[in-house]
Amino acid sequence: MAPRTALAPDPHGPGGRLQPLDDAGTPLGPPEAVPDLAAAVAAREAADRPRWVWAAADSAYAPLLPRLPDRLARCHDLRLVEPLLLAHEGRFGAPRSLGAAWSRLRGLPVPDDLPEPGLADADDGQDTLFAPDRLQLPPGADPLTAVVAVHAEQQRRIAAIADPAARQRFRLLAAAESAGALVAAEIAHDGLPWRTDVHDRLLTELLGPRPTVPGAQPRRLAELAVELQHALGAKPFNPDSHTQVLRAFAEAGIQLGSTRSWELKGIDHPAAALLIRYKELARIHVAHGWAWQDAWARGGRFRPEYVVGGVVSGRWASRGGGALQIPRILRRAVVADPGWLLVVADAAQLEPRVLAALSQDAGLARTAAGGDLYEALAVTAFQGDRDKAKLGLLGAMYGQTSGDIGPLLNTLRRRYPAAMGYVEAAARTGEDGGTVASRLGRVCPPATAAFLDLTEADTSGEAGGRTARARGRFTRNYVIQASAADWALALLAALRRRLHDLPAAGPADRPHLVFFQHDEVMVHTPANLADEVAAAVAEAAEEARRLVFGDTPVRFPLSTAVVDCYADAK
DNA sequence: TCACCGGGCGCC
DNA sequence: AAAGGGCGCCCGGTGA
Repeated sequence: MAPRTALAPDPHGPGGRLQPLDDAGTPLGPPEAVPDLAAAVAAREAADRPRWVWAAADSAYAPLLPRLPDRLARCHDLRLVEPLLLAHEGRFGAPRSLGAAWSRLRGLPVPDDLPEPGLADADDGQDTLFAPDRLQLPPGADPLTAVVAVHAEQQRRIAAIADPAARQRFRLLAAAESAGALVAAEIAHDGLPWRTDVHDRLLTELLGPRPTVPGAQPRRLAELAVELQHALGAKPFNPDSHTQVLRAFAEAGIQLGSTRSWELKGIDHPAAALLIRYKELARIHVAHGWAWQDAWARGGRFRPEYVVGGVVSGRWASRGGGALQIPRILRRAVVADPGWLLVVADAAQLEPRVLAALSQDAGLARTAAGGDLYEALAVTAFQGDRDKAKLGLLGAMYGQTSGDIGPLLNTLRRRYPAAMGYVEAAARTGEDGGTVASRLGRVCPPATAAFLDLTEADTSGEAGGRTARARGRFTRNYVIQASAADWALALLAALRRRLHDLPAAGPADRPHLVFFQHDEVMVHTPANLADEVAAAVAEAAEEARRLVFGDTPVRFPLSTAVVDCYADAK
């Protein structure tokens, strides 16, 4: 039996080709053409559970999902592993498609990556069956041959990482990133349960009835615009226009530096509160209102389009739909199907815990061994003032220097020298033009060429110094955010495997992931399995801790809720 | 008319 | 005095 199997779908039609591989990527047999790729994949999955090797999940896995009887356990996604390797090798930004990797391997001219498809592409009426081939292979190149060759090369490059521990962590990174590709495709396929009737009711309560003319302003927004105008004694103006708002306030004798809500909150005038409310409601209307519902939440499911590895830190991004920015108030619309429940789990205070584990600061690790890290920190170092403890630690992780934070940072530096030294070293590396990496080896992008050209005289000047400090804040935060993303990906992979292994009557009755947001996961599960799912999440978090951080006293507790409705989770 | 930019704010 | 990291999305405004 083959530990790995390369897979390449035919560009047209349901067939494809397969080839068994060993773990180094060496073929164990000849390529095999199959007329029904889904059936052939399902049969081999049942027999062997190989790690599937493909160019990219969106072209190789997503089209199979509707025709597969069950999920695939493992994959190696060349399109995701390639940029991880390139960055690790100091070649950040090189094209990452299968064709680009293949061309590099063959010494051919390397094609640029195609631009990411945007909303416009999804909306232009094109049949997705005829979407352009995104593999970027040179004419005449055989996709399966390229998949096999590029995979063997990636395995060789991973094996070439000199430090055994770093190599092992990078293997984990590649596996976790690839598991993310499976999860993202499956969430897009299954969708997050979304009650459009509840969403409608919320929108109507907030905005007034749905306008009958598409694009018309909802009643409540129109009313607020008029109330705002009257409160200022102004002529009609557009509250969506920054400049018009500033002018209207100025004419009423209120000088604003901006229209930001935090500035408005300090203005003692009825117009300020009206504008804040207008902006809140307008935001919901334009970003997650009726138009969004029509486009993204039809048929009782919201299908987010995640972009795995879309953020340099390894966080996921989303493409259209705003999956990672759903306003809290709309969580009311996320309701489990009848007989099902939602298990919602989020990692509590993930980033400071990651800092404690990364820096191996014994003192900070002690505060992170129990429940509320900020409370423990406050008791130890801030006379019980939890707000100060939280502010100080966040400031340390983000590189904040403004406000009254200096004394807090000094306290932290005194009490937790290893932790503070860790982030400050990362910041210095960035200020000096260097790169930093996550725990598992995701390397941050280099500074821009313009930055690297700055001389020491430049960076000790005002503008250059600002640029250098901005770069320092980025690398300072990167080591934490990216290592937190490592942990979250490992959690996701471990949880997905556990869910797959839970006993279920059939694939349709199996608990499945429906949402992922940086440090939070949601599983839609038959009600009778909810407790087992909650236990699986906790076990997955513990597994992720062990895999990513090894022997650390730091714990990564989850706050887990079993609910009917997302809004009740916390 | 279109592409791009920055403001502003949603989420972490 | 000000100097908080990462995104996506929509808007108005601007310049080609």
